[in-house]
Amino acid sequence: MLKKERHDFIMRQINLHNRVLTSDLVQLLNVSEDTIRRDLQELVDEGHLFKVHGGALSKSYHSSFDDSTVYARDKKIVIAKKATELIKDGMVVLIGGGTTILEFTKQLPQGLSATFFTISPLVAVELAKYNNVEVVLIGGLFSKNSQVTYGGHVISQLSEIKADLCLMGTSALHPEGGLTDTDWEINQLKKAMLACSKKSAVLCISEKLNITLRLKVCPIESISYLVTELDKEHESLSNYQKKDVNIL
Amino acid sequence: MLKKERHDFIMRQINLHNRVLTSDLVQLLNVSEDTIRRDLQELVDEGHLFKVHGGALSKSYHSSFDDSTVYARDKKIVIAKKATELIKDGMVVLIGGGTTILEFTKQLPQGLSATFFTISPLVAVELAKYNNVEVVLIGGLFSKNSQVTYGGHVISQLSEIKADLCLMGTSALHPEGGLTDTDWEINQLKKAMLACSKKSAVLCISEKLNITLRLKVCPIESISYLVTELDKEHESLSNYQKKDVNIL
DNA sequence: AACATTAATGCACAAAAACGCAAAAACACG
DNA sequence: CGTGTTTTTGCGTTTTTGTGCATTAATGTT
Repeated sequence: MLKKERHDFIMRQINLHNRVLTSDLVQLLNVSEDTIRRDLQELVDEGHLFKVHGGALSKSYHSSFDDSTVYARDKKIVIAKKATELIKDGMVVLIGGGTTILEFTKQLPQGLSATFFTISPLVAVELAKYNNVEVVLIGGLFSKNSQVTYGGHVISQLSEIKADLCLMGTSALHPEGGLTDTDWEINQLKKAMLACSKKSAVLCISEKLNITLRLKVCPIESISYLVTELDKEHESLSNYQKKDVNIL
Repeated sequence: MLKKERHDFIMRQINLHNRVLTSDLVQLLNVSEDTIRRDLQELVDEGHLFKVHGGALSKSYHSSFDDSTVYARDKKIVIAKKATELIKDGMVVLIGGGTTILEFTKQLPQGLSATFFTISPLVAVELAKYNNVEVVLIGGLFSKNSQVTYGGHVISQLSEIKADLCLMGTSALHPEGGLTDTDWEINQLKKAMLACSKKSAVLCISEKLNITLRLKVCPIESISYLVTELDKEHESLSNYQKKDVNIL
């Protein structure tokens, strides 16, 4: 059996059960423990899984109990604060989910009076704390991974909305590749959200810049505002500025 | 079981109930006390929880008193545990909001496979933690007071659902007056929820029994199950028993 | 104060990982 | 084809890690 085949086999097991035991793999693949260990190490180096004593766990498994420690929280707060400038009294805003967006909802000025449509329950709960803000939660199937509603029902309801601004987090942004994502459902969702908004703003920590993922949501030109934690003039933003995106 | 998995299990318990007992974990995980203690110590070192004599507490327990301020929490937990008996694999359940219901979502058995429709974002988020549970969030205007979606849009979507069981908290229950409420919107909502379910269960702490409020939702006969923290045979429940309500 | 429960500590043992080394296989290239 | 190089693999040894047990200390209860 080829190394590559072993690696694939291991990844299948991981995707299936979220875990593998070294000893099991030794039996199943009929090779020595060392080989398995080396395989696992290589898969770790490629960032595909997570090694622990006795075996390995899926990468996503790890994040399951870490909701207290939001990754790169400080940067996200900076972004969130900047983004509040975009919201004016009387606006109708369509807003997504994700940790950055959630941070954003905590940074809004108290007196703000606006209407928010959202697909994220957590965002809805946060926004409801503002007295003069009206919140509409768009219902549908609820995604365990991304913690937002999704599916046909959501899309069809989105099609009935006309918002002034669409605010969303992002998985990846690239000057040429535009806004991209890995999950098909989320991809559809973002497309629909953009389609029903006059303008759009993307909240994006810098490490997600200049990356392209599998599925394309929209070209860079469709984005009105880009909000990062970097300074407006930072060189890594120049490629976006050229494309007529407003940098915040 | 891998160490990491144990840690994860412990953290799930903590996030769910804000506390764990060392002795419980020993039983549940089938390892020695020492191992549990070491696990807890490591989780403390990583800053995930808070160790006390006899077990550990959630870190947020100390800072945010959200959970401890829930009125009559202990009683509600008793009710919630009883109510889980009503849920069987494969069921389609329509579930409301409120603190009692939220407690209920934390008491369900891990393996449960069912579909839940809900009008409460917080309930949706909790239910999404169960792997085999499908969650559909019913969208609409979001109420700041009761933290559920409401309004015409919700009602019209409810009319398209057919559920096996409807589970709701309650403001007041009376043997003659039936289920009553003070808020007109919530009243409409509860009516609609009952209308689309084959059976209905009301979760109700005893002090809300024998009270009638302004607006009537339904007569007592429309309720299939009544779940309180009292013993089945308690005298204050006899008036309900007579009306053919199943007491849990 | 006496007692029971829970923690901490040191120790022993087993399982797993890391490391260095050597054999075998695959590959490169004149 | 043959020779030198790299890659892959397995083995023995040493370290590290995980676990349980016995003993002692601390804590809570009545």
